[in-house]
Amino acid sequence: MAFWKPGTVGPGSEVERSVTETAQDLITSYNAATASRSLEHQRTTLPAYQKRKVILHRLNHSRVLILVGHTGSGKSTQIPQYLDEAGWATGPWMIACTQPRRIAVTSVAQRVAQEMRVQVGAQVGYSIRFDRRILEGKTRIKFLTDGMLLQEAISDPLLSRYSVIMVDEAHERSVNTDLLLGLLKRILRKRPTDLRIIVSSATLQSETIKSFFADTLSDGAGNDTLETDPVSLLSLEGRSFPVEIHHLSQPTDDYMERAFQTVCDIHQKEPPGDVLIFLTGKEEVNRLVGQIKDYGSRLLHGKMQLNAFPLYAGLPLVEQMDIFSPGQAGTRRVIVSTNISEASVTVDGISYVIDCGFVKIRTYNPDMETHQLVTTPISQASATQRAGRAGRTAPGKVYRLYTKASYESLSPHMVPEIQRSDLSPIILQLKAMGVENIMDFSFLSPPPIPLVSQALETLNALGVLDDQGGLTPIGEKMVGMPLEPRLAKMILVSGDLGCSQEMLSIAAMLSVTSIFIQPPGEKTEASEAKAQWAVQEGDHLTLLNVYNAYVERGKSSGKWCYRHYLNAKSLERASIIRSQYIALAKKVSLPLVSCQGRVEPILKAIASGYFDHAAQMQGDGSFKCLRNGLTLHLHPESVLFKQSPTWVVYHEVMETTRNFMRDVTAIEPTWLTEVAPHFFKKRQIQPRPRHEEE
DNA sequence: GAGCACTGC
Repeated sequence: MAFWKPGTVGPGSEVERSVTETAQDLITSYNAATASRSLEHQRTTLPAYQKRKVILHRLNHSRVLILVGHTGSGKSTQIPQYLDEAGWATGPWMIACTQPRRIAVTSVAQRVAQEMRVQVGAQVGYSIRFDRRILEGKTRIKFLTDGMLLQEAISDPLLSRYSVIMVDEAHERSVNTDLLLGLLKRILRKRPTDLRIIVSSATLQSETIKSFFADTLSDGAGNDTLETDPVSLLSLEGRSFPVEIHHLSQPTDDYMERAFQTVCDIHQKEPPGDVLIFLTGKEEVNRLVGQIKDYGSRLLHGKMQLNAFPLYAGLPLVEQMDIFSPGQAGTRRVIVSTNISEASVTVDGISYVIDCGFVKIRTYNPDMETHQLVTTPISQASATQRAGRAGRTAPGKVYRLYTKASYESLSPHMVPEIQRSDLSPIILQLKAMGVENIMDFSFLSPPPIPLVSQALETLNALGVLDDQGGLTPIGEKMVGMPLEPRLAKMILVSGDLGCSQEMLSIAAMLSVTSIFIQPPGEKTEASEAKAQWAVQEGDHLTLLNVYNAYVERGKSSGKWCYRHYLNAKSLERASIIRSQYIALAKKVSLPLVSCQGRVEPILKAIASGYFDHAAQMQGDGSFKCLRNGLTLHLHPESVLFKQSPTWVVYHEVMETTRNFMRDVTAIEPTWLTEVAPHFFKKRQIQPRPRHEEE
């Protein structure tokens, strides 16, 4: 393996245009096409239409309206139109409607524009990262991700352009939705008369949200212009079909086997209709798809045939699209999916759902400072949501691979994301929005204290927060950047080290997933291809190497990427993200300089961001974390896996079968004390003893 | 020698 030098490129020549269509675009146009019939009729038959007057009336008397609306009620598309028709967007005012996901923002905006017979970007617009279709002064209804509205709050803390803000899908409890609700509660106190909030949520969460808002609004703070109930709750019926629920009579210890048996039973005994199966991960999905295909191939001709499709986020686009193309007549389709089908992707025409009852969730352990990916039982809310996938277009059936008693013992909801995340970026974001002390912020579900204190410690160690918890000069520059604090730190110091161009590329590459692709059956070729990019310094410089080669290719060689087992889509996204970082870097006057192939400045910049993620190799080939003494291992996907670096820094630790360091760079230990003397002086480079191992 | 659910700025 060679050392890094600029322009280290793998072999390859021709330049091809990259594919610009994404699966999301295709799904959006697919939905738009099926939805174009008799718009007016569809609008007036939606459950939301029956409640139009009530909704508008309530909004005149309550500052917060909580809508319990099930799928198919038409709330996301209709309510913004009712508000517009009722005059909530006259003069300078706008109506905002937030969604947790980009795809929902663009498809709902398209649908509403179509119903209003206007162009997207005119009276109806949307705003998501890297794509903004808003006409200032003309756009009245604006759809946006909740993350995007949070960004707007940095420059406009009172969100003063909006008369009504509707937060959709609040029951999903994403970090951004939770932050937004807390922020809106604060804004309501400062805008007592001219702001209305609509929160749409599923049943059980709605009471929590109601009391969350009620306790501020009933304390007499400027609520005299409105009558009686400052927080109002309204239920909208959905328009879905009944779903028959089956539980196991005895618990199973092998849901994979039961899932397979259930598919076979359905195929033999039930009338035509497609099947959706929920499993926990890619590996399980592929295994079951194989089994079902195998079974399907042995079916007699003349009988109904069976075909199986995998569905998970990392699936190549072409294969994901297979699911959305119409199936063959006389064939039952079985979609074997991860949790992506629970809320993110909707597959139409499902009559049977098989639910294994588990989900993989990512959690953060503040004591070890590690991330874990753990398989846990789902919540009752998730079980209901999964079941509902069978009743979207016709009555359906759900087969739960657990007992009725197990269902009843499930917790009503998942632990919200904010209670199991690394809070250090979140604290910075709150600072950007003017929340000085995180303990003063009103959280719908407050994060546990250990998470808060660990995040504050980390930010203090990074030199972002001073000992009083205030922003340092470097912290001021970091605030508002959509970057993890460690990455922001290494970018900011790279200006002085003379390698900001390189660090911006590395940070952009770390912000996207799956740069290297591994098609099934081409494992050897893929790892050989990756080895050609590998450099001895480690994964960060390898990523830089790939990015530079991609730029030299003119950024648009789909075929070239494919031949080198690189993900063209991810590289394209990295390049867009990099230009955003450059714009942000200019705002804080960061000098944009290149180190012209010198490697030491880059490595020192990396060390400055990750110094608290340093580890030393032990005699047995494992590593010991300098900060907390935890035993760590190089991930086999790291380019350093077969090397023997003595000292490394890492991006993060992911605990699966062991504690694996992901994205690792070899360093000189002397750099650590050089870039962070305060940190190592305080700790005297003594690993903190861990009681568990003693 | 592993094998990562999902989303967002």
